[in-house]
Amino acid sequence: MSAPSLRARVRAEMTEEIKAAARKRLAVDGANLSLRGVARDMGIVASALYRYFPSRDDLLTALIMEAYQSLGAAAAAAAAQAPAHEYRERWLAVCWAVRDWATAHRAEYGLLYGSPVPGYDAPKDTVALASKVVLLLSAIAADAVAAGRLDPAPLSSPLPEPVRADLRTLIEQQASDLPEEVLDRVFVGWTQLFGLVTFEIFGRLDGTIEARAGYFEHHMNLMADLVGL
Amino acid sequence: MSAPSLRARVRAEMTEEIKAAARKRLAVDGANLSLRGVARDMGIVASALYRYFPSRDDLLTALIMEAYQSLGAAAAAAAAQAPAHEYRERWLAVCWAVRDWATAHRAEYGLLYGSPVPGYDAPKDTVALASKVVLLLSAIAADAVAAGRLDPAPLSSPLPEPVRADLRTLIEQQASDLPEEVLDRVFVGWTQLFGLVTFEIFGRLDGTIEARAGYFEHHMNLMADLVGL
DNA sequence: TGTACATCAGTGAACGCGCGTTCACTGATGTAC
DNA sequence: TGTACATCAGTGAACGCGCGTTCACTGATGTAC
Repeated sequence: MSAPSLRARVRAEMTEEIKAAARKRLAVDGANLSLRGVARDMGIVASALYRYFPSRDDLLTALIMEAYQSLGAAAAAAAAQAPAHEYRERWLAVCWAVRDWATAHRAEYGLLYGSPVPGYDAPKDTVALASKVVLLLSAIAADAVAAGRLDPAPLSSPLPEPVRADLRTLIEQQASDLPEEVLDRVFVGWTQLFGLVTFEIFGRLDGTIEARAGYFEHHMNLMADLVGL
Repeated sequence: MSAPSLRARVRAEMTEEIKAAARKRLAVDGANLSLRGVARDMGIVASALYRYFPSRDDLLTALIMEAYQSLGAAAAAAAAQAPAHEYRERWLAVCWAVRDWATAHRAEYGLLYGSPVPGYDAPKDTVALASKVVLLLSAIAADAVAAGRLDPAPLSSPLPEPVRADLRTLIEQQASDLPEEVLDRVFVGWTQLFGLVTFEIFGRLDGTIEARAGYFEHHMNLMADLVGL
């Protein structure tokens, strides 16, 4: 394996610089990212970008995939840092990692979780990346179940059969043995997590809840209770 | 009070037609609505729109406000249709009304609850309209409390003081006497409602949960449990 | 080590497009006497 | 009821702009002999 040539190294660096500039531009343009804007910010001519990305959509796709990767990695790292057998702590660590990442990358969060961009549809590859967080949450719950440390409180409403079937399919796809009831509650927690982060990032809590961190912590605790961790 | 002149009536109708065409256009353009596109769809010249709306932003604002109004009215109507003392039923009726409205008005839902439009900030008037649904939910909970029919299960994590203070402020603003703990759970239900609807409308459930209605029903039931209804 | 050629990054002009908005206009509808 | 004038809706041309993308170019970096 030969070391990458100078040209290859410079090319890789340039590609990164373009993506970095584009990420900043997202804050201004939102999802309709302007190539000319990116080039302008870099002090470069717009057509030069075509040496690195064949079209605007390809650049957007790269940003989306990297954002999912970055978010997923942050969540995984946070989970790994918590003590392996403290399941509730691991769960909450993932929740916090998602919120922290979203707070630090607002525009990218909007790209991932905001309204779908009209005229752009995500390539298949993004789907796997996009589900990283919910897989992490499920894995934590599965570990807790296996350790006999998860005990969901019984709820008045039973799982309807069609929903149970959907959940069973997902469980089989993951070759997991999570009870459907547990996965169901993981999904509740997952919805609450992204629902709340979206509210916060998109400004729904403005003028309502100012104690953001405390509010988040508290609600994630309620969800951990509900899941049974 | 004289009857509106023919001209005034035609003008009002035309204004409605423009808004209707613009609403359809939202599905294509997303938040960067094109005036020329609207005009084209109507078989009219773009500059003619300026007789009715002084700028693109004003048209957008009108659409947003009407969408909030429409959603709020649908929710209120659903609540009013349920028996006055069946609090859980009223709560669930509001949830269903939100989901049904969102399903029937996807693009408008995206406009209201998607990523904030870059370069556009909503005028003050929208804020009141935007909180209609959560106010409805709170009112239902308040009625249930007053009737002694709401009994929130104790949860392990107590309400942190700063959050309690935020909630108290909100309660005072509404001249209500809802306990902070109850409003807190109303907010959990509210977050779950919009979190789940957003997931569904923005395609997060694609390839995951196919039994959409059953899933929604079930999760809203879990939330009603959690609130204590 | 030096020369000849191939590769490639970035330039700048150009293309065709769609956009929001302004403006002078025309013809039809409404109002005053 | 009829005439004279004011109001207003819609037209069409024009403005200046920013956009994504193509293309022939130049000069520098890499490769082969």
